[in-house]
Amino acid sequence: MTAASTTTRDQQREETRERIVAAALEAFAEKGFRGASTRDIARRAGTNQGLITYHFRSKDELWRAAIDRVFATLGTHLLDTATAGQEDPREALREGIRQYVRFNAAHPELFRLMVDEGKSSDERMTWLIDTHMRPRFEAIERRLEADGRIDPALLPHAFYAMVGAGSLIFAVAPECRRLTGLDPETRSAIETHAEFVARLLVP
Amino acid sequence: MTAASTTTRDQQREETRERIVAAALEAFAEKGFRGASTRDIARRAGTNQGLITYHFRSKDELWRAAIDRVFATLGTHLLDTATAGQEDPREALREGIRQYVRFNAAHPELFRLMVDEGKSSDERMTWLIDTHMRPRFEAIERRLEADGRIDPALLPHAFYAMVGAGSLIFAVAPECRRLTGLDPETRSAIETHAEFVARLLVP
DNA sequence: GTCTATAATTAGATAGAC
DNA sequence: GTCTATCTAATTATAGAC
Repeated sequence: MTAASTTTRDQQREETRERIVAAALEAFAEKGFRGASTRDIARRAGTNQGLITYHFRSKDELWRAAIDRVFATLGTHLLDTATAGQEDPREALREGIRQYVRFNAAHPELFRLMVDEGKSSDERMTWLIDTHMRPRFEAIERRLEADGRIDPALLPHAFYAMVGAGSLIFAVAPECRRLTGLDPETRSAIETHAEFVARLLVP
Repeated sequence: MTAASTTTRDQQREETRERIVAAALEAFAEKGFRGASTRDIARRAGTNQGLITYHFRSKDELWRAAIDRVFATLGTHLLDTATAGQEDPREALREGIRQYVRFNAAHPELFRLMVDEGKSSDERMTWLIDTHMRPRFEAIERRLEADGRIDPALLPHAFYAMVGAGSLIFAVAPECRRLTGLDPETRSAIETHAEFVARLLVP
Protein backbone atom coordinates (compact mmCIF):
# COMPACT_ATOMS: atom_id res chain seq x y z
CA MET A 1 0.00 0.00 0.00
CA THR A 2 1.51 3.34 -1.06
CA ALA A 3 1.56 6.48 1.03
CA ALA A 4 -0.77 8.13 -1.47
CA SER A 5 -3.45 5.47 -1.22
CA THR A 6 -3.18 5.51 2.58
CA THR A 7 -3.79 9.24 2.58
CA THR A 8 -6.75 8.84 0.27
CA ARG A 9 -8.22 6.15 2.46
CA ASP A 10 -7.74 8.29 5.57
CA GLN A 11 -9.35 11.22 3.82
CA GLN A 12 -12.31 9.13 2.78
CA ARG A 13 -12.59 7.81 6.32
CA GLU A 14 -12.76 11.33 7.69
CA GLU A 15 -15.20 12.46 5.03
CA THR A 16 -17.55 9.59 5.80
CA ARG A 17 -17.29 10.11 9.55
CA GLU A 18 -17.97 13.80 9.00
CA ARG A 19 -21.06 13.11 6.88
CA ILE A 20 -22.41 10.73 9.49
CA VAL A 21 -21.77 13.13 12.37
CA ALA A 22 -23.47 15.98 10.52
CA ALA A 23 -26.48 13.79 9.81
CA ALA A 24 -26.53 12.60 13.42
CA LEU A 25 -26.49 16.16 14.75
CA GLU A 26 -29.43 16.99 12.53
CA ALA A 27 -31.41 13.91 13.53
CA PHE A 28 -30.68 14.09 17.28
CA ALA A 29 -31.66 17.77 17.36
CA GLU A 30 -34.84 17.08 15.42
CA LYS A 31 -36.11 13.96 17.13
CA GLY A 32 -34.16 13.67 20.38
CA PHE A 33 -31.70 10.93 21.26
CA ARG A 34 -34.23 8.15 21.57
CA GLY A 35 -36.38 9.36 18.69
CA ALA A 36 -33.54 9.42 16.18
CA SER A 37 -32.70 6.05 14.66
CA THR A 38 -29.30 5.03 13.36
CA ARG A 39 -30.96 3.87 10.15
CA ASP A 40 -32.42 7.32 9.57
CA ILE A 41 -29.04 8.89 10.29
CA ALA A 42 -27.35 6.54 7.83
CA ARG A 43 -29.93 7.40 5.19
CA ARG A 44 -29.42 11.14 5.73
CA ALA A 45 -25.67 10.61 5.41
CA GLY A 46 -26.19 8.67 2.20
CA THR A 47 -24.80 5.43 3.58
CA ASN A 48 -25.95 2.38 5.51
CA GLN A 49 -26.55 1.53 9.13
CA GLY A 50 -23.74 -0.98 9.45
CA LEU A 51 -21.17 1.68 8.72
CA ILE A 52 -22.24 3.66 11.76
CA THR A 53 -21.29 0.91 14.18
CA TYR A 54 -18.06 0.50 12.26
CA HIS A 55 -16.96 4.13 12.66
CA PHE A 56 -18.62 4.72 16.03
CA ARG A 57 -19.00 1.84 18.40
CA SER A 58 -22.53 2.67 19.44
CA LYS A 59 -25.36 5.17 19.12
CA ASP A 60 -24.14 6.70 22.36
CA GLU A 61 -20.64 7.31 21.02
CA LEU A 62 -22.05 8.80 17.82
CA TRP A 63 -24.07 11.19 19.96
CA ARG A 64 -20.91 12.28 21.77
CA ALA A 65 -19.17 12.91 18.44
CA ALA A 66 -22.13 15.05 17.35
CA ILE A 67 -22.00 17.07 20.57
CA ASP A 68 -18.24 17.54 20.22
CA ARG A 69 -18.87 18.89 16.76
CA VAL A 70 -21.49 21.49 17.69
CA PHE A 71 -19.40 22.77 20.60
CA ALA A 72 -16.33 23.00 18.37
CA THR A 73 -18.42 25.10 15.97
CA LEU A 74 -19.56 27.30 18.85
CA GLY A 75 -15.95 27.75 19.96
CA THR A 76 -14.70 28.89 16.57
CA HIS A 77 -17.75 31.12 16.06
CA LEU A 78 -17.16 32.95 19.34
CA LEU A 79 -13.41 33.17 18.72
CA ASP A 80 -13.92 34.55 15.21
CA THR A 81 -16.31 37.21 16.43
CA ALA A 82 -14.52 38.12 19.66
CA THR A 83 -14.48 41.88 20.08
CA ALA A 84 -10.92 42.67 21.07
CA GLY A 85 -10.19 46.18 22.26
CA GLN A 86 -13.79 47.23 22.80
CA GLU A 87 -13.53 50.14 25.20
CA ASP A 88 -16.97 50.14 26.79
CA PRO A 89 -17.21 46.91 28.82
CA ARG A 90 -21.00 47.00 28.71
CA GLU A 91 -20.98 47.27 24.93
CA ALA A 92 -18.44 44.44 24.76
CA LEU A 93 -20.81 42.31 26.83
CA ARG A 94 -23.71 43.21 24.57
CA GLU A 95 -21.74 42.27 21.49
CA GLY A 96 -20.88 38.91 23.06
CA ILE A 97 -24.57 38.28 23.65
CA ARG A 98 -25.43 39.33 20.09
CA GLN A 99 -22.89 36.86 18.75
CA TYR A 100 -24.27 34.11 20.95
CA VAL A 101 -27.76 34.83 19.63
CA ARG A 102 -26.50 34.79 16.04
CA PHE A 103 -24.88 31.42 16.67
CA ASN A 104 -28.17 30.03 17.93
CA ALA A 105 -29.92 31.28 14.83
CA ALA A 106 -27.41 29.45 12.65
CA HIS A 107 -27.23 26.36 14.90
CA PRO A 108 -30.49 25.79 16.78
CA GLU A 109 -29.28 22.23 17.40
CA LEU A 110 -27.25 23.23 20.43
CA PHE A 111 -30.23 24.43 22.43
CA ARG A 112 -32.43 21.55 21.35
CA LEU A 113 -29.84 19.03 22.46
CA MET A 114 -29.34 20.89 25.74
CA VAL A 115 -33.04 20.76 26.57
CA ASP A 116 -33.30 17.16 25.40
CA GLU A 117 -30.54 16.06 27.73
CA GLY A 118 -30.78 18.47 30.64
CA LYS A 119 -34.01 17.05 31.98
CA SER A 120 -32.74 13.65 33.11
CA SER A 121 -29.63 12.92 35.09
CA ASP A 122 -28.27 10.13 32.98
CA GLU A 123 -24.73 9.47 31.90
CA ARG A 124 -25.00 11.48 28.68
CA MET A 125 -26.11 14.54 30.63
CA THR A 126 -23.25 14.41 33.11
CA TRP A 127 -20.76 13.92 30.28
CA LEU A 128 -22.23 16.89 28.38
CA ILE A 129 -21.93 19.16 31.39
CA ASP A 130 -18.54 18.06 32.62
CA THR A 131 -16.94 17.99 29.18
CA HIS A 132 -18.41 20.99 27.43
CA MET A 133 -20.68 23.16 29.53
CA ARG A 134 -18.77 23.68 32.76
CA PRO A 135 -15.68 25.19 31.09
CA ARG A 136 -17.86 27.68 29.23
CA PHE A 137 -20.00 28.50 32.24
CA GLU A 138 -16.93 29.10 34.40
CA ALA A 139 -15.42 31.37 31.76
CA ILE A 140 -18.57 33.49 31.83
CA GLU A 141 -18.52 33.36 35.63
CA ARG A 142 -14.94 34.67 35.81
CA ARG A 143 -15.62 37.40 33.29
CA LEU A 144 -18.69 38.73 35.07
CA GLU A 145 -17.16 38.45 38.52
CA ALA A 146 -14.10 40.40 37.35
CA ASP A 147 -16.45 43.16 36.20
CA GLY A 148 -18.05 43.02 39.62
CA ARG A 149 -21.31 44.22 38.17
CA ILE A 150 -23.46 41.23 39.03
CA ASP A 151 -24.30 39.55 42.31
CA PRO A 152 -22.66 36.08 42.03
CA ALA A 153 -25.79 34.54 43.50
CA LEU A 154 -27.74 35.80 40.47
CA LEU A 155 -25.35 34.35 37.93
CA PRO A 156 -27.21 31.04 37.36
CA HIS A 157 -30.44 33.01 36.89
CA ALA A 158 -28.80 35.38 34.42
CA PHE A 159 -27.13 32.51 32.58
CA TYR A 160 -30.31 30.50 32.02
CA ALA A 161 -32.29 33.65 31.26
CA MET A 162 -29.79 34.56 28.54
CA VAL A 163 -29.64 31.08 27.06
CA GLY A 164 -33.41 30.71 27.10
CA ALA A 165 -34.18 34.18 25.80
CA GLY A 166 -31.50 34.01 23.14
CA SER A 167 -32.17 30.52 21.81
CA LEU A 168 -35.79 29.43 22.10
CA ILE A 169 -37.20 31.43 19.20
CA PHE A 170 -34.76 29.75 16.81
CA ALA A 171 -35.08 26.29 18.35
CA VAL A 172 -38.84 26.32 17.70
CA ALA A 173 -38.71 28.27 14.46
CA PRO A 174 -41.51 26.27 12.76
CA GLU A 175 -43.74 26.93 15.74
CA CYS A 176 -42.84 30.62 15.80
CA ARG A 177 -43.73 31.00 12.14
CA ARG A 178 -47.13 29.42 12.58
CA LEU A 179 -47.93 31.11 15.89
CA THR A 180 -46.74 34.67 15.26
CA GLY A 181 -46.29 34.93 11.52
CA LEU A 182 -42.66 35.97 12.08
CA ASP A 183 -39.96 33.86 10.43
CA PRO A 184 -37.13 33.98 12.98
CA GLU A 185 -34.63 32.66 10.43
CA THR A 186 -34.58 35.83 8.33
CA ARG A 187 -31.58 38.11 8.68
CA SER A 188 -33.63 41.01 10.00
CA ALA A 189 -35.40 38.87 12.61
CA ILE A 190 -32.06 37.49 13.82
CA GLU A 191 -30.61 40.99 14.20
CA THR A 192 -33.72 42.26 15.91
CA HIS A 193 -33.64 39.39 18.36
CA ALA A 194 -29.91 39.78 19.02
CA GLU A 195 -30.37 43.45 19.80
CA PHE A 196 -33.49 42.81 21.85
CA VAL A 197 -31.80 40.23 24.09
CA ALA A 198 -28.56 42.19 24.38
CA ARG A 199 -30.45 45.29 25.56
CA LEU A 200 -32.62 43.18 27.83
CA LEU A 201 -29.65 41.79 29.74
CA VAL A 202 -27.38 44.83 29.50
CA PRO A 203 -29.68 47.86 29.44
CA MET B 1 -77.32 -2.22 36.13
CA THR B 2 -78.21 0.22 38.90
CA ALA B 3 -77.55 3.94 38.82
CA ALA B 4 -75.15 3.58 41.73
CA SER B 5 -72.98 0.96 40.04
CA THR B 6 -72.96 3.01 36.83
CA THR B 7 -71.65 5.99 38.73
CA THR B 8 -68.96 3.90 40.37
CA ARG B 9 -67.87 2.50 37.03
CA ASP B 10 -67.76 5.98 35.52
CA GLN B 11 -65.77 7.22 38.46
CA GLN B 12 -63.30 4.38 38.13
CA ARG B 13 -63.08 5.04 34.43
CA GLU B 14 -62.21 8.66 35.05
CA GLU B 15 -59.74 7.79 37.78
CA THR B 16 -57.92 5.36 35.54
CA ARG B 17 -57.87 7.75 32.61
CA GLU B 18 -56.57 10.44 34.92
CA ARG B 19 -53.76 8.21 36.24
CA ILE B 20 -52.74 7.30 32.70
CA VAL B 21 -52.78 10.92 31.51
CA ALA B 22 -50.68 12.03 34.46
CA ALA B 23 -48.15 9.28 33.80
CA ALA B 24 -48.14 10.12 30.09
CA LEU B 25 -47.46 13.80 30.79
CA GLU B 26 -44.54 12.82 32.95
CA ALA B 27 -43.11 10.38 30.42
CA PHE B 28 -43.61 12.60 27.35
CA ALA B 29 -41.96 15.54 29.10
CA GLU B 30 -39.07 13.37 30.23
CA LYS B 31 -38.32 11.41 27.09
CA GLY B 32 -40.12 13.19 24.27
CA PHE B 33 -43.02 11.83 22.24
CA ARG B 34 -41.03 9.19 20.41
CA GLY B 35 -38.85 8.32 23.36
CA ALA B 36 -41.72 7.60 25.70
CA SER B 37 -43.26 4.15 25.31
CA THR B 38 -46.85 3.26 26.08
CA ARG B 39 -45.58 0.30 28.11
CA ASP B 40 -43.54 2.64 30.30
CA ILE B 41 -46.52 4.96 30.70
CA ALA B 42 -48.74 2.05 31.71
CA ARG B 43 -46.15 0.92 34.25
CA ARG B 44 -45.94 4.43 35.75
CA ALA B 45 -49.73 4.52 35.96
CA GLY B 46 -49.72 1.15 37.69
CA THR B 47 -51.62 -0.59 34.93
CA ASN B 48 -50.98 -2.38 31.62
CA GLN B 49 -50.37 -1.35 28.07
CA GLY B 50 -53.58 -2.79 26.66
CA LEU B 51 -55.65 -0.46 28.79
CA ILE B 52 -54.09 2.57 27.15
CA THR B 53 -55.43 1.67 23.72
CA TYR B 54 -58.76 0.94 25.32
CA HIS B 55 -59.13 4.38 26.89
CA PHE B 56 -57.25 6.30 24.21
CA ARG B 57 -57.32 5.06 20.67
CA SER B 58 -53.65 5.65 20.02
CA LYS B 59 -50.44 7.07 21.45
CA ASP B 60 -51.18 10.25 19.52
CA GLU B 61 -54.55 10.70 21.18
CA LEU B 62 -53.05 10.03 24.61
CA TRP B 63 -50.51 12.77 23.89
CA ARG B 64 -53.32 15.20 23.08
CA ALA B 65 -55.06 14.36 26.34
CA ALA B 66 -51.81 15.03 28.22
CA ILE B 67 -51.39 18.41 26.51
CA ASP B 68 -55.02 19.32 27.25
CA ARG B 69 -54.31 18.55 30.88
CA VAL B 70 -51.22 20.73 31.27
CA PHE B 71 -52.88 23.69 29.53
CA ALA B 72 -55.94 23.32 31.73
CA THR B 73 -53.64 23.45 34.75
CA LEU B 74 -51.95 26.57 33.36
CA GLY B 75 -55.33 28.18 32.82
CA THR B 76 -56.55 27.62 36.38
CA HIS B 77 -53.17 28.68 37.80
CA LEU B 78 -53.22 31.99 35.95
CA LEU B 79 -56.90 32.56 36.78
CA ASP B 80 -56.33 31.83 40.46
CA THR B 81 -53.44 34.25 40.65
CA ALA B 82 -54.84 36.99 38.42
CA THR B 83 -54.16 40.38 39.98
CA ALA B 84 -57.43 42.22 39.71
CA GLY B 85 -57.43 45.90 40.55
CA GLN B 86 -53.67 46.35 40.46
CA GLU B 87 -53.24 50.09 39.93
CA ASP B 88 -49.78 50.27 38.39
CA PRO B 89 -50.05 48.54 34.98
CA ARG B 90 -46.31 47.85 34.92
CA GLU B 91 -46.48 46.15 38.29
CA ALA B 92 -49.51 44.17 37.14
CA LEU B 93 -47.48 43.00 34.14
CA ARG B 94 -44.59 42.05 36.39
CA GLU B 95 -46.86 40.04 38.64
CA GLY B 96 -48.26 38.21 35.63
CA ILE B 97 -44.72 37.28 34.60
CA ARG B 98 -43.87 36.16 38.13
CA GLN B 99 -46.91 33.89 38.15
CA TYR B 100 -45.94 32.46 34.79
CA VAL B 101 -42.45 31.73 36.12
CA ARG B 102 -43.88 30.09 39.22
CA PHE B 103 -46.08 27.91 37.05
CA ASN B 104 -43.05 26.75 35.08
CA ALA B 105 -41.25 25.88 38.29
CA ALA B 106 -44.18 23.71 39.35
CA HIS B 107 -44.81 22.31 35.85
CA PRO B 108 -41.62 22.18 33.79
CA GLU B 109 -43.44 19.74 31.49
CA LEU B 110 -45.10 22.52 29.49
CA PHE B 111 -41.85 24.00 28.25
CA ARG B 112 -40.27 20.62 27.58
CA LEU B 113 -43.24 19.55 25.48
CA MET B 114 -43.21 22.89 23.65
CA VAL B 115 -39.57 22.51 22.67
CA ASP B 116 -40.05 18.85 21.82
CA GLU B 117 -42.86 19.64 19.40
CA GLY B 118 -42.00 23.12 18.13
CA LYS B 119 -39.04 22.02 16.07
CA SER B 120 -40.86 19.99 13.43
CA SER B 121 -43.97 20.99 11.52
CA ASP B 122 -45.93 17.82 11.96
CA GLU B 123 -49.58 17.37 12.74
CA ARG B 124 -49.09 17.35 16.52
CA MET B 125 -47.32 20.70 16.38
CA THR B 126 -50.03 22.40 14.33
CA TRP B 127 -52.70 21.01 16.64
CA LEU B 128 -50.81 22.24 19.70
CA ILE B 129 -50.51 25.74 18.31
CA ASP B 130 -53.98 26.08 16.87
CA THR B 131 -55.76 24.57 19.86
CA HIS B 132 -53.82 25.90 22.83
CA MET B 133 -51.08 28.37 22.01
CA ARG B 134 -52.70 30.82 19.62
CA PRO B 135 -55.53 31.81 21.97
CA ARG B 136 -53.01 32.53 24.74
CA PHE B 137 -50.61 34.36 22.46
CA GLU B 138 -53.38 36.53 21.09
CA ALA B 139 -54.58 37.37 24.58
CA ILE B 140 -51.09 38.60 25.46
CA GLU B 141 -50.97 40.44 22.13
CA ARG B 142 -54.21 42.29 22.83
CA ARG B 143 -53.18 43.18 26.35
CA LEU B 144 -49.83 44.63 25.34
CA GLU B 145 -51.22 46.44 22.31
CA ALA B 146 -53.89 48.05 24.45
CA ASP B 147 -51.15 49.35 26.74
CA GLY B 148 -49.41 50.71 23.65
CA ARG B 149 -46.06 50.34 25.36
CA ILE B 150 -44.46 47.86 22.97
CA ASP B 151 -43.78 47.97 19.26
CA PRO B 152 -46.05 45.22 17.84
CA ALA B 153 -43.17 44.09 15.63
CA LEU B 154 -41.20 43.25 18.76
CA LEU B 155 -43.95 41.16 20.31
CA PRO B 156 -42.77 37.75 19.02
CA HIS B 157 -39.27 38.55 20.25
CA ALA B 158 -40.54 39.58 23.67
CA PHE B 159 -42.82 36.55 23.88
CA TYR B 160 -40.13 33.98 23.15
CA ALA B 161 -37.63 35.85 25.32
CA MET B 162 -40.05 35.70 28.23
CA VAL B 163 -40.93 32.04 27.73
CA GLY B 164 -37.29 31.04 27.31
CA ALA B 165 -35.95 33.14 30.16
CA GLY B 166 -38.76 32.15 32.49
CA SER B 167 -38.82 28.41 31.81
CA LEU B 168 -35.47 26.96 30.80
CA ILE B 169 -33.85 26.90 34.24
CA PHE B 170 -36.69 24.71 35.57
CA ALA B 171 -36.95 22.55 32.45
CA VAL B 172 -33.30 21.53 32.81
CA ALA B 173 -33.21 21.52 36.60
CA PRO B 174 -30.94 18.44 36.89
CA GLU B 175 -28.46 20.11 34.56
CA CYS B 176 -28.65 23.40 36.46
CA ARG B 177 -27.91 21.67 39.75
CA ARG B 178 -24.84 19.93 38.38
CA LEU B 179 -23.59 22.90 36.36
CA THR B 180 -24.10 25.77 38.78
CA GLY B 181 -24.71 24.16 42.15
CA LEU B 182 -28.02 26.00 42.39
CA ASP B 183 -31.15 23.90 42.86
CA PRO B 184 -33.78 25.84 40.88
CA GLU B 185 -36.59 23.90 42.52
CA THR B 186 -36.19 25.49 45.96
CA ARG B 187 -38.68 28.13 46.97
CA SER B 188 -36.06 30.86 47.23
CA ALA B 189 -34.56 30.07 43.80
CA ILE B 190 -38.03 30.16 42.24
CA GLU B 191 -38.81 33.56 43.78
CA THR B 192 -35.39 34.92 42.81
CA HIS B 193 -35.89 33.79 39.24
CA ALA B 194 -39.43 35.15 39.07
CA GLU B 195 -38.27 38.54 40.25
CA PHE B 196 -35.21 38.48 38.00
CA VAL B 197 -37.23 37.78 34.86
CA ALA B 198 -40.03 40.19 35.79
CA ARG B 199 -37.53 43.03 36.26
CA LEU B 200 -35.69 42.02 33.11
CA LEU B 201 -38.76 42.39 30.93
CA VAL B 202 -40.44 45.24 32.81
CA PRO B 203 -37.61 47.32 34.29
C1' DG C 1 -13.82 0.84 4.15
C1' DT C 2 -18.28 -0.34 2.70
C1' DC C 3 -22.28 -2.97 2.40
C1' DT C 4 -26.04 -6.72 3.11
C1' DA C 5 -28.11 -10.01 6.11
C1' DT C 6 -29.58 -11.10 10.46
C1' DA C 7 -29.96 -11.68 15.56
C1' DA C 8 -32.08 -9.98 19.74
C1' DT C 9 -35.10 -6.30 21.68
C1' DT C 10 -38.62 -3.38 21.82
C1' DA C 11 -42.21 -0.62 19.86
C1' DG C 12 -47.62 0.34 19.05
C1' DA C 13 -51.79 -1.83 18.18
C1' DT C 14 -55.07 -5.80 18.42
C1' DA C 15 -57.74 -10.02 20.15
C1' DG C 16 -59.85 -12.32 23.41
C1' DA C 17 -60.27 -14.16 28.32
C1' DC C 18 -62.36 -12.76 32.58
C1' DG D 1 -63.23 -2.21 32.68
C1' DT D 2 -59.09 -4.69 33.12
C1' DC D 3 -55.51 -7.74 31.87
C1' DT D 4 -52.51 -11.22 29.21
C1' DA D 5 -50.98 -12.89 24.90
C1' DT D 6 -49.71 -11.91 20.40
C1' DC D 7 -49.09 -9.69 15.73
C1' DT D 8 -46.37 -6.67 12.86
C1' DA D 9 -42.95 -3.43 12.38
C1' DA D 10 -38.97 -1.00 13.87
C1' DT D 11 -35.00 -0.68 16.77
C1' DT D 12 -29.55 -1.38 17.91
C1' DA D 13 -25.85 -4.18 17.37
C1' DT D 14 -23.33 -7.94 15.08
C1' DA D 15 -21.34 -11.17 11.40
C1' DG D 16 -19.49 -11.80 7.32
C1' DA D 17 -19.15 -10.99 2.06
C1' DC D 18 -16.62 -8.02 -1.06
